[in-house]
This record gives sequence, structure tokens and C-alpha cells, in this order.
Amino acid sequence: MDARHILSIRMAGEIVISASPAKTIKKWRNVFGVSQGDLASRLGVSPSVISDYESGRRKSPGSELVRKFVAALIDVDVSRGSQIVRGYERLLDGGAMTGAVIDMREFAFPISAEEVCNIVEGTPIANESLLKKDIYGYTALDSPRAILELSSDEFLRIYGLTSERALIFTRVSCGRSPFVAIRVSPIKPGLVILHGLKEVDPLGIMIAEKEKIPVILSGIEGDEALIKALRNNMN
Amino acid sequence: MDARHILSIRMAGEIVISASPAKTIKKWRNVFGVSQGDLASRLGVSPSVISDYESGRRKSPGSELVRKFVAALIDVDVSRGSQIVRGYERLLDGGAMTGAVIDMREFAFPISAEEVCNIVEGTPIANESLLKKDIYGYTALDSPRAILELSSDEFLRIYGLTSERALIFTRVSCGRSPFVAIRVSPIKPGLVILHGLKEVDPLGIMIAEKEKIPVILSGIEGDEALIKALRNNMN
DNA sequence: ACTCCCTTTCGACTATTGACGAACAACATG
DNA sequence: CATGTTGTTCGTCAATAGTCGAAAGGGAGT
Repeated sequence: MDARHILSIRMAGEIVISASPAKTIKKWRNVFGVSQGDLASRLGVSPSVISDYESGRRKSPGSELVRKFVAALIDVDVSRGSQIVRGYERLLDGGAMTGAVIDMREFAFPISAEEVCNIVEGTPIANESLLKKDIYGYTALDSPRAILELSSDEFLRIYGLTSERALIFTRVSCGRSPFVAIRVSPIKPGLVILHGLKEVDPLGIMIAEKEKIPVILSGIEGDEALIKALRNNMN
Repeated sequence: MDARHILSIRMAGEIVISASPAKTIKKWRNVFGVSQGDLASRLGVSPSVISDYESGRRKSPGSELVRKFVAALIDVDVSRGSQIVRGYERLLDGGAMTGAVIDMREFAFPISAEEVCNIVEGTPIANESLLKKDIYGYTALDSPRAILELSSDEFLRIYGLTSERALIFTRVSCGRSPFVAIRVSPIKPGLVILHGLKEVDPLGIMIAEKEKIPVILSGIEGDEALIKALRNNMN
């Protein structure tokens, strides 16, 4: 399976190139939803071995360890129906995203919604207590175009490998449409960032509270400055 | 530079996932056109260290070594004007290739043109003495569509990271047009494979001989069988 | 409060990596 | 034939990786 091989290379590359291989190893295990015990069984080692790696006890894991680790995660996914691999295949097959997607990144390792809030100079306006959660990447959208252009298939693709990401709506007018779209979608993002307005529609806030999605209002002036701030803080 | 980071991940991933990290490390050094001595200087180690890795003395290079290795190659490229990084950027930015490109792969490590010839059940018809050279990947084209559709920019992109690849022309009628196209292009492929005909135009053979490009006539029946044979022999 | 699951920490041990430097081989050039 | 460049092999040693297993912590469920 081609997507499987390409995903392997992507995962291994991210781990090796990461400023913190330990954190990136843990990120991928969490993306695949596998416990340390399950993974250890599949690799034929003790659970403490996995924990040692993810905690950074070994600073420079060997290539063979990384290769085995990646292969084991993908094997688990395949045994569960290839959900992650298929999701990645959709990302590959779709070619360039529409212009509605301004930017889209996966983090080498997750950062908290709180840190994301700091990066975008944001003000929490919904579910502030949930800002400790981990965010794995972001997708920035041009809201008017997104509403007009995104097909249901493309809407799935903006979630990349995991929905635990920041969905950033730029050029927002009153802040209701984004939440309506999220409300009717089966998949919910880990965090919503609104940009381009000062006051948010109360109904939008109610939807977010109900869906338990933290929402931030970014204070950075201009789309490009927002994207720049995010890119400069890539780990 | 974004393409730089993505290329880093790609290279590191290929090395780690490869069935032979040693050979893939050497492939990438050759793709970047850097000597072992130059690379050693840049890494602050002795040349024999590089040779030890490429010869397979160390079976499982550590992540840090791979990261440093990749970074050093890209630094060399940047100091020379970012030719490789820019080439990769063009690959990324172009989105999906036109339908003229049936398939396109880079090998984890190069194989000889002779091995490629065996894989496609080929008969050498030009420059047979050059079949010992290393081939780093392949691009399979639908010839009639390629002639009609490929812009000069897209023509460059079919070479991927290196031109030392097999350019495969399928649905060829008499075998002259492909060589005329190659003749006028500034970049020459490492190997040409013709498919879909029994006799090749003598002028085409003359052009290939003149350009010192080995040419093979594939004996596999059918485009799909040809691509399948190539994919099944990916290293 | 107890049990179970998941994860972390760390001492200890063996195997391998990372690296140097010497000796050598192959090829191109003058 | 001598010299320079590029690359290979290998003995050697210090440092680190790979791993086990014991002990322990935190959270959820009963």
C-alpha cells in the first residue's frame, strides 16, 4: 500500500528531524490511539521501554527502533481497518487544496491550546477551562470562501491526520456561520480561532459551549501576520 | 524555508525506513553531489566516518547522526544556491501532475540500469555499454499526451530530484518524437525506456547514441503490467 | 477502600554506536 | 612514475542505546 509507505517515511522523518524525538514519538502513538502497553506487546518489549523513549531517557533513538515503532503503529491501524492510513491517503490524493485553505500544518509534537492562544495573541471566549488540551496542528481558512467552496469531502481533508487541531477562521464577519458549519459536521476540531472581528455572535458562543470546543478570538491584525506568527512558532 | 524542512523530513524518513539505510545515505549524498571529504568537513568528522556509515558498518545509525547528515547536505545545497531545495519546491508547488505522467517514483537507493532492464524485460537498443550506471527513480509518461500537454516547467518536474532516472515512454508509435523532445531539452535522463512498439526509428537510436543515453525496449505487454513490474521491484 | 489500567522512574547490564587514525586501493592528471 | 583525490577497511575505545524488571504514582470504576 503506497499511502502506507509514504506515511511511514513521513512519520519516521518527523521523529528524526524533530527537536524532541521523544515528544514526536509520543505524538504519533497518540495520533494512532494506541496505549504504551499495546504498542509494547506488538514490539515484543516491556511497556517501560516505550515510556523510557517517550520520556527522553534515550536522546538519539536508533534508526531500527524508529522503523519498528512506525511499522508497529501502522500495523495496529491496518488491523483496525486502516482508518489513519486511509485518512492520509485522502490527503495525498486530493492534490492541492482549494484557495479556501490559507495554511495547514501538523506540529512535530503537540502544544497546548493555551500556548496556541498566546501565539495568536488571543482572548478565550468559550470553554476556557479546556485550554489545557493538546493541539496537534492547525488549518487556517478564508471563511467566506470556505463556506462557498468546500465540498463535504474537502471538509474532511482540512482535518489532516487528526481533528485535534486548531481550525482558524479568518475574515469572519459576525462569527455565526463557522459554528453552524461545525455544528452540522460529524467531526469537531480541538480548538477554534476566530479572526477578523471584534464581537462574536452570542449564538456562535452558545454552540461552542455546547460542543465543548474552546474558542479564541485572535488579536493579531491581518491574516498574513497571523499565519506568520503561527509559522514562526512551529516546533 | 518550508521546502527545506519538508525535504529534510523526506530524506530522513527515507533513510530510516530504507531496507538499507547505508545505501540510502549514500544515495542522498550523491543526489546532492557532495564528496565524502566535503561532507565530513561540514560535519566536523573524519572522512572515514562517512565511509563507515555508507558501507554499512553501523547497522542502526542514531537519529542525531541522520539529522546532522541531512542538515549538512541541505546546508551545502543552500550555499551553492539551493538548486536541490528549489527543485523539490517545484515538485511540491505543482500539485498533481498532468495525466501525461502515469507514474513517478524515487528509489530509496539506486539500482543499475541493467537491473531496470531486467525488471521491464527489456532489450537494449542503444548504448548498452552504459547500462552499469545507477538509476535513482523513474517517470512513466503517456507519450502522445506528454507531447501535447507538458509545458516546459512541467517537463522539468518529471525529473523529480535527479535526472539520473528512467524516463519511460509508453504508447510510442515509431520512437522518434521522444528523442527529439530529449534532444532539445537541456536536461537528459539517465535511461530511456520505450514501450508500445516493436521497431524503433533509426533516427531516434542515432540521437540516443549521440547523447550517450542508454535505451531499452520493454517487452512487457501493456502499460499497467509495466508499471506493476516496476512497483513490485521497488527497493 | 480496593482493583485495574496506564504510565513513569531508575538501577543495572549487555550490545552497539560514534569517532579517530593508520594503512591501503583505485583512478585521474601531469 | 609520482602525486593528488576520493573512498574503504579495520583496530580500538569511550559513550550511549536497548532492554529488563522492580517499585511507584495517578486516575477511573466498583
